Amino acid sequence: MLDAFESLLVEQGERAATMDATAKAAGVSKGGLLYHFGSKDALESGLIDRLNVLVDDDIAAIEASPEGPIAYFLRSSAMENDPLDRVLVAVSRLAQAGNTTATAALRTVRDRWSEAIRPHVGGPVEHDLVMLVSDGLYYNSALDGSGVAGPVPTGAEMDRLIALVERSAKA
Amino acid sequence: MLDAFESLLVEQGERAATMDATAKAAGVSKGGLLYHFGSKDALESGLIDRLNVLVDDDIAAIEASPEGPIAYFLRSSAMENDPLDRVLVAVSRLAQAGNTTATAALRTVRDRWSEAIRPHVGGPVEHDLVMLVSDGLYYNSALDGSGVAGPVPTGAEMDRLIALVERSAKA
DNA sequence: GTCTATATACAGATAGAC
DNA sequence: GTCTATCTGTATATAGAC
Repeated sequence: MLDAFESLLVEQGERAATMDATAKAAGVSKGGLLYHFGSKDALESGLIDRLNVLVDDDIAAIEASPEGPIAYFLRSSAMENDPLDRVLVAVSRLAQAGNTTATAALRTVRDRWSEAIRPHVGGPVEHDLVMLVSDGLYYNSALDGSGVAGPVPTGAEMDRLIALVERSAKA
Repeated sequence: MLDAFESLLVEQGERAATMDATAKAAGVSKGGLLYHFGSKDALESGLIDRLNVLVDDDIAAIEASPEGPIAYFLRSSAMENDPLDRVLVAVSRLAQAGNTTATAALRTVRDRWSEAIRPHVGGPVEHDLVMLVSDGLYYNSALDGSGVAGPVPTGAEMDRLIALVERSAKA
């Protein structure tokens, strides 16, 4: 059911992710859905919980990456269809629609990434640079549901971008 | 009335920006609002028109900026609560909610900025860098439901960030 | 546990008085 | 021009059968 709700949010936007549509996509009735999630708020909270769990794993992966934290972080900011990116986009849709709990959760996530990257850059401005390029990549690759964002660097161009950012920012 | 609609979109999200709420915020009744804007679509179109007018001015300002196009562009990408930033966030909310006209308008705006910056950077990767930092600044600003400054560099830190990006990207 | 049926609230939009 | 009153559709949520 949570998967169905997430998919509707990612692929059709917040307005389409109604209790009715979620129940139908999950193959149950609205009553059945509301037996498990007592309200729409509960459904949204479930998604935010999922986000926090997946971010725990991602933070660990950043620290352990052989390519280095900055390169791993930037590269993973441009991915599009792994579970973390999907739930991140879904929660972003809730935030855009005015859910302040979702907004707060996204802030916390960004803060955690920020702290994970901080020890690996030369200073506060270099830290800003890495975080903003990451946000830009995420915005373009994942938040493109509205068709607004431009193309994201891939392959060799991504490698050169990472090299450029690391040259400018690395500790 | 457009101001009221825009403020509701920026500060409380798309769901809160109803005809009722807009009318109340503008100090008229729903009937009065619908006399001037015959439908919600008309209200949204009015906001998109406002965006296009302000972007015309902004493109001209980028070209003419004494500080340089890159510096001006990055500075204006951060939410400063000026009219362009506000209408941009408002129209983004409409796009996220499924308004395809808003989506097309935003894509055009993005392309215009991209073309305005391209002559002033050293190459494609440097162009990516500037556009991505800009997107990152915008993303963080737009994420903030309240419309007050988000976790983006300001003041002297913004100056240093701009200097860093220009050093890395300038033609 | 999951269903159907229904209650309640609120959205956008229309009609007609003033 | 702006208002109040109202229509219609649709969303969340509840009640109770099976």
